[in-house]
Amino acid sequence: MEGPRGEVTTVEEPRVQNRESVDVAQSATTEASASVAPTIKSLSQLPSINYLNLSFTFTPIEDMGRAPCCEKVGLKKGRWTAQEDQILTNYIRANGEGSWRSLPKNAGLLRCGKSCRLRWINYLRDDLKRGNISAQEEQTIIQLHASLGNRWSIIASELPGRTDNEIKNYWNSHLSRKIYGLRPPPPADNSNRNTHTPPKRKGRGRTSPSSEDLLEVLDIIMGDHTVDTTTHSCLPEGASGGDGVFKLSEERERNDVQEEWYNNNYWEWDSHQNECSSSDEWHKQNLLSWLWEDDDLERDCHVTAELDSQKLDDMLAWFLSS
DNA sequence: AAGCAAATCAACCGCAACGAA
DNA sequence: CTTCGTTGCGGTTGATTTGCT
Repeated sequence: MEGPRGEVTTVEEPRVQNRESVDVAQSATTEASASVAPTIKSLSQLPSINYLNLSFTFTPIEDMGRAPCCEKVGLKKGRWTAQEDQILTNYIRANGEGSWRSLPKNAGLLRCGKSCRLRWINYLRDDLKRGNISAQEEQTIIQLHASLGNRWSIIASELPGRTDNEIKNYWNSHLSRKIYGLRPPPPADNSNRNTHTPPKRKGRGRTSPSSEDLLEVLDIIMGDHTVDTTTHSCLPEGASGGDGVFKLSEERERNDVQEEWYNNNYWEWDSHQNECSSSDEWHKQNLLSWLWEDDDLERDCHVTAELDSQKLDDMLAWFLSS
């Protein structure tokens, strides 16, 4: 069993018999052999029944006369026991990952393949990082989420040793409250600046918070305020020019950029507002931090923008003016 | 100590993507 | 091209833990 933040502890049978026992009994009663059902029902009424061992006493359902209408009939659900973990771990170490559908049968587990995969991915893998999410990791999650939305698997791929499930839970229990407790959640309509969130699971999306996105913003903020919209896809809505070139000449566009930045950075306010004497100073620090967060972006900017300190100051002055 | 509410997180479910036949 | 099986993803649930009164 896993402790509050991932430490492994001795696993015992669940103190409360949750739905797995009910499901086993019910499904067996209704779907499987009538001769087996009473045995299951009576066993399930005993305290501390070992369901894992119980599985080995069954005649496999597929070996019975009639194929089950649902492959999940008789499968165990709910929390994994240490014994199951051990069986799964031993099997995967011996045979490797994959073939999840056949794995439970081959390993002797009364679980569905999905459940085995999930258990391995989220808990049993050797390369999982245990312990609390660090401040750095939290920052990464927030930034990636601002760029990618609920693409948990992609976000997780940027955090070695962390799983999508873990990050998703952390977001839902910690970060979303932290953020949306500070400012109201973005409106659902088009005024939401996060209009460049990629479509859900279409092809192989980008796997990191693209430096291009941030570079676009920087590109708009600084320089000659001209951006080639044929190569940049996440400009503020309505900013694209028909000729493929966007010229930042209207106040509205700057407001768009500012709004985007606020939407991506307002979480910082809570933790920084006491560290800086003025909001402008905080804005400066955070904007710079935001822009340089990505190494690729920093490299790109130095190569493509030849950014000097004066230009940076001008950029900040312009950005912070209102 | 007891009761309750809120927070946490493991695990399930449905669905879509993908590849093989 | 279609169908089917498998895998992976994201949303959600609910058991358990934690904190408060």
